[in-house]
Amino acid sequence: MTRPSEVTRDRIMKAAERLFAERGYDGTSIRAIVSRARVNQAAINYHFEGKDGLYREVLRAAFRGLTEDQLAHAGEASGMSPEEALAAFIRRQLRPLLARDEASRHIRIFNWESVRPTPVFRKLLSEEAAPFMGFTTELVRRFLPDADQRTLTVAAIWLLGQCGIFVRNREQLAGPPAELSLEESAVDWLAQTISRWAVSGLGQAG
Amino acid sequence: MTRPSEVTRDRIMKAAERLFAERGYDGTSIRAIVSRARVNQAAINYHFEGKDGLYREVLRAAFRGLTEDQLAHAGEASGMSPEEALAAFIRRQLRPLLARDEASRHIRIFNWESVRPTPVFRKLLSEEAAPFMGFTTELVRRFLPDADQRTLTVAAIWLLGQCGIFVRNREQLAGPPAELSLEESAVDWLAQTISRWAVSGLGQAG
DNA sequence: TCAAAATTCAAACGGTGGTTTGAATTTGGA
DNA sequence: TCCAAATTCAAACCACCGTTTGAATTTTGA
Repeated sequence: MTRPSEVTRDRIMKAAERLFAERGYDGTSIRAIVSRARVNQAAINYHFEGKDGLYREVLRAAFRGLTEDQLAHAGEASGMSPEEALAAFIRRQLRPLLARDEASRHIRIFNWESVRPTPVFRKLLSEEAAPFMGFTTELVRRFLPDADQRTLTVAAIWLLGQCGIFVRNREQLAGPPAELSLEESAVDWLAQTISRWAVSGLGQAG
Repeated sequence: MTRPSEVTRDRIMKAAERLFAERGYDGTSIRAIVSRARVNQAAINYHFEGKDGLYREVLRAAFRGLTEDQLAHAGEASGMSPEEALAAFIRRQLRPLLARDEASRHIRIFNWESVRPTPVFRKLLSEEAAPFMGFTTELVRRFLPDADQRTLTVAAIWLLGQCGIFVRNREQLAGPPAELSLEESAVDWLAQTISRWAVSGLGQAG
């Protein structure tokens, strides 16, 4: 479908995704979106029934994109050793450090939500986060075969936290006082270092 | 000093700190602040030269409070074993999970900043984060005596990430699909678990 | 081809935001 | 005590926000 109305809708979605990722919901105005998308201001209300509706659609698309990105590698993981699978997962989580691509924008949108979740996001999370959390939980279960469910859940979150802090604070970490380099080789080294610590952390504790 | 103008200033600061922590900069209006502080609307411009100026002051106070809180325990840390010191640090970082106190609000304000740092915050961070980062770095250095500076920095950030994700997502983690309990005993268990993983993670890797 | 439906458009609406104003009041030092 | 400075106050100002309106235009299907 490339019906004219679809291209308008699509341009709005793309512009909105970029702006919501960069400035958050409150910081993004309808006028900024339509200016960037080069469509009429009323088009948002016509196609999405208002700013809330547009945001909901962006959120859903971002969520779908992110989980599919990780779940697409779920199959490969089962053919790897636990250590390899974990390292690959961590490397993938750190990708936004290098790329300014779609997945990075999606992660940024979720960062906004993690500070003060909108009702739309809460609903989405409780309904659709299960597959992603399940995948991450399976990843750590291979290191903690005897752990109970709570421990596995905490381990999965713990793992995400280790990666997330670098992604979230990318800009600050490049400057003082940390002065971290974010070139490709540096990110590779970072991924390996985190993997090593995470593996031995989970590996040793019962 | 309890000069009348000082109490006005103080009431504004206290109300602003609460609201900024809860709703962020954009989500907090001048009218909401003065209503909570029970002062006149123009008082903010008189005492702080506008909303920006007020925010800067809140940020500075929060930063001062947090670093002092951690540095106050720096002395105790040197009398502990590396494992004990790390566990105490992690326990302190997880405190906002339980308490709704001042330190918790300060951490929340910084969470807002981590998504889209204001210029004010960037400046503050590059100028005054050194002591705090230094303290955290010393904490991990005892596990990595031979590591270079970059590794130590990454280890410190890595450690903060493990705690931060639980604090930042407190509300979501209590609901589905994670369903984590956030009672005192559960938080104690969480702190111990994270400590164990972090200790063995850092302990094993050279 | 043509009429009905879908879509785009410029303009305006009501509401809220931060800031300014200028007078009224309170404070503090001579 | 008294006056100048500091502080408080209600009201208004102007800019921006999301949304609505109703007409103009384009698309669609028969």
